[in-house]
Amino acid sequence: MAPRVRIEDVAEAAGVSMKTVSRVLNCEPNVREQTRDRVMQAVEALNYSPHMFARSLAGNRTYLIALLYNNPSANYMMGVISGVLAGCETQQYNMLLCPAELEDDRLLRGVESLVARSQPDGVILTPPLTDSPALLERLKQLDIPYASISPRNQQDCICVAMDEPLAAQEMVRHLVQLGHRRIAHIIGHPAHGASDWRLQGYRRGLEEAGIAVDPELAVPGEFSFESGVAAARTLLDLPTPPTAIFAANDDMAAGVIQVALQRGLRIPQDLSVCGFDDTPMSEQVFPSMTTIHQPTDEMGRLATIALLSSLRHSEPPASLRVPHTLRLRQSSGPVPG
Amino acid sequence: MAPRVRIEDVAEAAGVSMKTVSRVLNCEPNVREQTRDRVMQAVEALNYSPHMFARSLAGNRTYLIALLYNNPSANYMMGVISGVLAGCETQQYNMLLCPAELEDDRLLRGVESLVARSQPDGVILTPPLTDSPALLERLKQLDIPYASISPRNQQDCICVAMDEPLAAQEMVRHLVQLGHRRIAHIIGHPAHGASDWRLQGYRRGLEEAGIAVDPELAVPGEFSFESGVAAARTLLDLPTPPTAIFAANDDMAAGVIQVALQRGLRIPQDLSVCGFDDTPMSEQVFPSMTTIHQPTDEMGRLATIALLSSLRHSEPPASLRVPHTLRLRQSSGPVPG
DNA sequence: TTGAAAGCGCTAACAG
DNA sequence: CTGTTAGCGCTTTCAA
Repeated sequence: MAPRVRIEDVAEAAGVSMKTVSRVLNCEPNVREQTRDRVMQAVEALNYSPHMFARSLAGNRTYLIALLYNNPSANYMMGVISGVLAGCETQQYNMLLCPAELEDDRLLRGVESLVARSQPDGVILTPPLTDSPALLERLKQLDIPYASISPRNQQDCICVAMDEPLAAQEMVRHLVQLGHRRIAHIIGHPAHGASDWRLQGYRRGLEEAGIAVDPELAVPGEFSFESGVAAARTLLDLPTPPTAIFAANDDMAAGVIQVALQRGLRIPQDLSVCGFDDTPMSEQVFPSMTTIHQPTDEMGRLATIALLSSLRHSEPPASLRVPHTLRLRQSSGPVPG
Repeated sequence: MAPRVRIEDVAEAAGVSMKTVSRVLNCEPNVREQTRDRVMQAVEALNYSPHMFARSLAGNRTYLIALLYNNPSANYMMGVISGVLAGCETQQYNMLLCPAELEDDRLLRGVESLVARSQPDGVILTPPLTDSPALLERLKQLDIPYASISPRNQQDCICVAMDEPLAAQEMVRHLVQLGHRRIAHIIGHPAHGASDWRLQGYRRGLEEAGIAVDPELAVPGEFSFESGVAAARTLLDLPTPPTAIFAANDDMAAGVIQVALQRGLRIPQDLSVCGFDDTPMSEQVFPSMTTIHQPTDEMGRLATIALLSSLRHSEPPASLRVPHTLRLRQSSGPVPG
């Protein structure tokens, strides 16, 4: 293996000092344009890339950000991961993946050992960790900047989120346009802010259409397939069952579809079913599912970029918004009769 | 923030030199039992954990392994990732996640930039990257050890795999026991070794039952839902259609189910359908899918442990085997009539 | 079996 | 605008 090209070699090749090369590489000011060019040429010529660890050791930064998660959805996480990696790449940062426990004590212990071992320069939080007051407080104590994806509280923090209430509202609007008036909602897991937002959007959608909100049509769920199955049974056993069921995520909607088909209901002729998230599964079930697409990778990317730029420039925290998309598929149709 | 506890502090507390602490921490020989204990006590007392970057810089190892992947299945990847993380934890290693291109040139460029930037001590390969001769050769040139998950060639390398032919054969056996004789197979993507193994197991299963292999019943697919849809149409349009379809993965099986239901076929009364992988989706479709469970996390964990221990002790490469499990669910049943 | 000294490759602080 | 010097926290060498 060829010996490593060091900053000294570049300095020599460019006829400047080590420190000047360092300045150029770190985009520090006070370097003449011409000198900068000369250095960059040497960097290219020697195909130099800085030794991350030496850099970290000397500079007291790690060039590492940690992605903390406790989320059972592989698709959601892989989306976010791709985005975070994309965001890191531009800035020569690396990502550390950190599964975390939900329970406060263990969560904090996990974070502490992460910090002891790897000292990340920043952290990206995904739901529901975004909403653990204990965690947020500890990160502040440790003076570790963080960016959150879809946190419940979007004030005074770096975060990226969709307009979830609006998205849910649009879904209801879609059902109303199909003629539905008896529209049910299966609420998500109570620990997730998304559950509240989607419920809120559901209610707004009904109000907007002048439909009274019937409390027995909004039933609790937990984002799991099984909870969707249970909720579907409750709803379909009602004296006057709904003609459309809007579940707060795709997994629960899949549960609804399963129960409906088992009972011999045709979808969407007898019952319309909608989900939320646009998981790959939502296209693969029969009938394919009307749902809302969430740009998870873009959210990861933006959160990372916002975090990294706040590390550099310590800007005021900003709350970013990403667009949702309604995916109309086969599981929603005109109201029966 | 409290100042970092350094190896010097531990040394002082234990009344030994820095180097002795280092010896203990790195499990080097030639330390008296009693000294070792004293050092460990000091480590505990001060809650010391070594500074990874300083260690890397001085020791010329990074304590990093890279997980290289090009696999569209989020569930598969999250399983492997969990396992690799679990394997890393025991040894104080960190994992770097590296999405890679499939095409040779770009794949190699990606690896080279990874190495230039992060110098991982080792690499974990997932299908189909496991089977890129160019990649394997380059890793050898760069003298970077690697472990493969389910590689096509399992000779003379560190690898972990299931007995895929056997698993597929058992699935066919299951269908034969249900009375099926006209059993079709949808083959996986040609670039994946798994496609060959599963096809092979399918054939063995038929031979074992004394059923002649009808070539028109083994149709090509690409592991995608859409390819499953296409293959299902081909098979169900046959003059004498199969009574059971065994797809080489769950996504394609989902495609089969969709086509069958659209044509008014009942599953499993009119047609049995089986998949492979046991994705979460396989439980959530209607009817829930008979499939084969692959312990992806365990595979990731074992590959990591094997890789790390080969780094330490340079043992001869070993090929590890993990067990599969048949998950019998609702999509397979007795042959019609 | 243990310790002292010399770096690993880089950046920070300060001096020019 | 640029260079010099002194570490960052650890492991390696070599000496005791």
